[in-house]
Amino acid sequence: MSDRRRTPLYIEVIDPQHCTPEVRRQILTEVSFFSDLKPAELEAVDRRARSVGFTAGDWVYREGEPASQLFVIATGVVKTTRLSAEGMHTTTGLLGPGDFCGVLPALGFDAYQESAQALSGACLLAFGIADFNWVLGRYPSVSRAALSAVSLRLAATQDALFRIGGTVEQRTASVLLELADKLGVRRRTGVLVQTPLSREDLADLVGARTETVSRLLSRWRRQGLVETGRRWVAVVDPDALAEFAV
Amino acid sequence: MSDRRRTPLYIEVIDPQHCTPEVRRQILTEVSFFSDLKPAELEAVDRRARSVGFTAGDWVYREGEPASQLFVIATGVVKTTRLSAEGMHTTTGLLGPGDFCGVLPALGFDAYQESAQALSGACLLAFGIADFNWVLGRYPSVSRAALSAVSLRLAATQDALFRIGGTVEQRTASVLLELADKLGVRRRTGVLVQTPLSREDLADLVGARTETVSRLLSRWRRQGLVETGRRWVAVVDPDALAEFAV
DNA sequence: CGCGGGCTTGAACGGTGTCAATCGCCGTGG
DNA sequence: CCACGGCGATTGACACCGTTCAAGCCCGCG
Repeated sequence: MSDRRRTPLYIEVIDPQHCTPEVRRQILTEVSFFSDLKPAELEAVDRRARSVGFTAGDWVYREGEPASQLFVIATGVVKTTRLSAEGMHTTTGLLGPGDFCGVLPALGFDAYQESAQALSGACLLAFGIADFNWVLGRYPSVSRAALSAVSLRLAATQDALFRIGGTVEQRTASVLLELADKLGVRRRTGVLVQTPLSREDLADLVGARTETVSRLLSRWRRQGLVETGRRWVAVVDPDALAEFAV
Repeated sequence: MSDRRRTPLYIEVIDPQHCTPEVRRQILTEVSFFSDLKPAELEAVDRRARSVGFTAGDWVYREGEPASQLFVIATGVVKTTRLSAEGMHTTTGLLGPGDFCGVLPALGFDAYQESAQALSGACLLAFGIADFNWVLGRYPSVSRAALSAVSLRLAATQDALFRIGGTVEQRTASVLLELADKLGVRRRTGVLVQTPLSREDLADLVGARTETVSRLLSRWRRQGLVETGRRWVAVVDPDALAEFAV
């Protein structure tokens, strides 16, 4: 057990400069709705963006603020949340490199429909609304691709919606597997979710209380399915979890 | 009480012809993503569509079928559902005149991501995928507008998602009010939801069991908030319901 | 008039939320 | 380097909402 005496996470300090021109270019090619652009066009797009750095816990924007920017995640992880009745956060998405957030899902509104918060240190590319419209007008393929991208997001949200029909156990298993897939790194035993993640964060993600999630993880830990610690989780037996995940 | 001896619903028989050219034209102007088009352009769009009639209970398309058409609802109400683990339906949306469904929310997939079923008699306009792509290519404004439209749908789905956090009472109140708004007709007492709607249908809509919904409606009926019968519901006191609806 | 499907109601069970107490890791300051 | 303080995690007890299983009822149709 000496393995997990201390946090096994890499605590990287991301500074804005860390988003080098090479990284920016690379990321842009991974964004689905720029995928049809030629290198020269990508370069033109790149010039319209500026990069912004965030440290874990920073808010990228908040629900209700005037929507003015489209963000593309270059490095790090960002979660989007919505406030329900009593300051209660509900997580609506978990975004990694190549994913987007901001005005695009909020088209047709003049304010952001959700808040976005950096889970880890992160570097984002930001497009002003005018700049992005310029891109949309100039490269029609981007419009179509953006349409698919938002549709994918829609499908993912519908997935989440009908998963709620299931138990906390099922949802937690799904979320853990998704986390391991999106930002897991292999360790000697299992896959570590490479981002600080408290029980409360996890609870928000699955739509449950921290106590419930804690109990569940304790059981799974005893059964050898996961390893956990203060603000971190690792998936040891993905297959067993997949059994639960509907 | 002699009021509700028998079904108070109009059992209209919608025939496809009922979707007259005038209705079609009118509806197209109400579809958000055609709103920027000039009359002549709308006409061109109209010629690409064909109208299809459905009676209550008919499936417009089913989850998993190859996605080939975009539908715009001209008259009537359509619900979209997804199958979960055990044949369990989860309703993901409730669509009225001017709303759309079909390939658009499924862009980036080659099969429908959901099933669509007519709740009442309904007339839909159908665009083949090639026809709609033609429209997208010819009128760039449609692409942008479609982007907003899908975004709106996304927001609505996220709404539904975080409403689930609440109780069955809250969700049922919301759904009843939405139903009354979308397809209610005024009666001497209250607003009748003009479509055959069993307790089971309602239960699917709110994500609960028929027994639970039945109990709830019984209570509300005793309190004078609603009137109900075999396969129908009427909202008597919308304000009181709104109190519950978060 | 009788049957059947939909509706209602009852009772028991179980998963989760809630409240509350305790433990233990980790960063801080002496 | 060690003691301390605080926050996050854990665990228990309990209440409650909603499901589940099981009867029985009633409307509306043949």
